[in-house]
Amino acid sequence: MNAFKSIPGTFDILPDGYSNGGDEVAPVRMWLHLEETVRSIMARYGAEEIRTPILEPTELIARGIGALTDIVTKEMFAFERGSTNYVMRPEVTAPVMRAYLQHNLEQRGGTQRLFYIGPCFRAERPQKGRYRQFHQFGLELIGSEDPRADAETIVSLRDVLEGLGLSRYTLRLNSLGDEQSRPAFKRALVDFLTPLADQLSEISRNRLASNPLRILDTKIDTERTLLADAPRLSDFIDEASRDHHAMVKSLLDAAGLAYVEDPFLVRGLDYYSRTAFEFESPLLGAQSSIAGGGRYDLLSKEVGSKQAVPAVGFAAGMERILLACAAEQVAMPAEPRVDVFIVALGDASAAWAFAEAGRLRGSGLKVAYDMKGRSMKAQMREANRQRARFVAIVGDDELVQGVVQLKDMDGGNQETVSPSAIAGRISAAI
RNA sequence: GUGGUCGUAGCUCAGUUGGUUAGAGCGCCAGGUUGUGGCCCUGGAGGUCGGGGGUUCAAGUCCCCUCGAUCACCCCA
Repeated sequence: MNAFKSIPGTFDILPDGYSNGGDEVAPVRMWLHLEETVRSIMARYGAEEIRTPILEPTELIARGIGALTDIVTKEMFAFERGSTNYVMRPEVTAPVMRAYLQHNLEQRGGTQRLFYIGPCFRAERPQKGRYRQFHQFGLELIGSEDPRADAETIVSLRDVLEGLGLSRYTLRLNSLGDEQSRPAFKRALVDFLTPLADQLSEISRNRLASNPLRILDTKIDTERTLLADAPRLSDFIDEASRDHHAMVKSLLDAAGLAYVEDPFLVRGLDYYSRTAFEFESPLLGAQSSIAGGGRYDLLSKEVGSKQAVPAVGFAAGMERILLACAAEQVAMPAEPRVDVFIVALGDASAAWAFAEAGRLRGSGLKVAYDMKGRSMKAQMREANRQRARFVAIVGDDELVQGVVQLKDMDGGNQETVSPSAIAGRISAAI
């Protein structure tokens, strides 16, 4: 039988990094470092972690993200069991909003700052920086329509990137207006593009009917040229949204965060209104967007709330951020060391080593030993490979005398000590 | 879903116009040191050359099919 392999678009995260075709998969300690950075920065913002199920009702996602979006029409891992439709979450904003409404979290008072870290699933064709199971962390600020919520969301994301040591990123910013201004702009855009339809790609032509705003971020040069004379979203934006946007920008200025205004930035999820933003890295190839987000005041009603709940948030792609970390060669956590490796010679010593390892672990030390009954040389090599700080050697003579040879692997010094003294010696040295 | 590129040891790769038992470096295992790691030396294990079919006296090498990987389109984190 042929060995099984991980499903295309998924990958294992191993203790050591490895090459997965074109990409380097970071070692697990780098993933932990990223997660710890997220948790520590989020804590500075008073954000609390929320964990929601992988499986959600399909209808929640379809209503939340938009029934005509690409994610919903062709990228969902969805299935039916009995009378229930399940989907493996393609993003976490709609689930967090679902949890917020389900548990009446507004009753906790104030603005809810909720962050998450976890896997998402989309049935796209895998590519560099794009996977079928991928991982996101994100923040949702629910309950405030204040522009400070928008700015704080963006600034907290900047802090995470900076906390990791990243500096080569750019922030693109736009305002999509409110639920009045967007339809007006949409009509104007359709009116403008319809006479030019024969010059558009087939995809864009189809979008003219289904989702015309998406045509704005086409990458086809000829279409970009056509769009140069198209109506501007900014001309249709209502007064309140315009003020909101101006306020967000001045708050970002105050925070020292540079951005470029991009009137063509339209995000692929329907629930955004007003603020939309995206962080990009120039080092990643085609999948350059490392994080994105915006305000989604319309989502709550879409998923069943009687009254609108203002909210804003971001989602960040962990694989892409780790790719950016590799490209920028940011510092990675050091490889782990064991404090002491017990080299045991002979069966009696091996049994003693097992018990002694337990005692040393009980005092908080990281302890390893050989489990294959190998030669001393092999055990020493193994100790070296695990970067042991000390080696405790025990054979028949030591067993009789009730001592061990304690060797400092960095300095090379070796001394005879009683087992009860091992923990103290090591603690003093590390 | 569409297109380009690529599949030889655990990893990175050599393999000449088809020519005998398919190689190197790293890693792994063991020995050199009957109880001392890293450096060095020696040896070993590990490959149905992605799979199937075809051409040929002969295929890792040429042809066809297929599977997989990858990059890009698209989409988005």
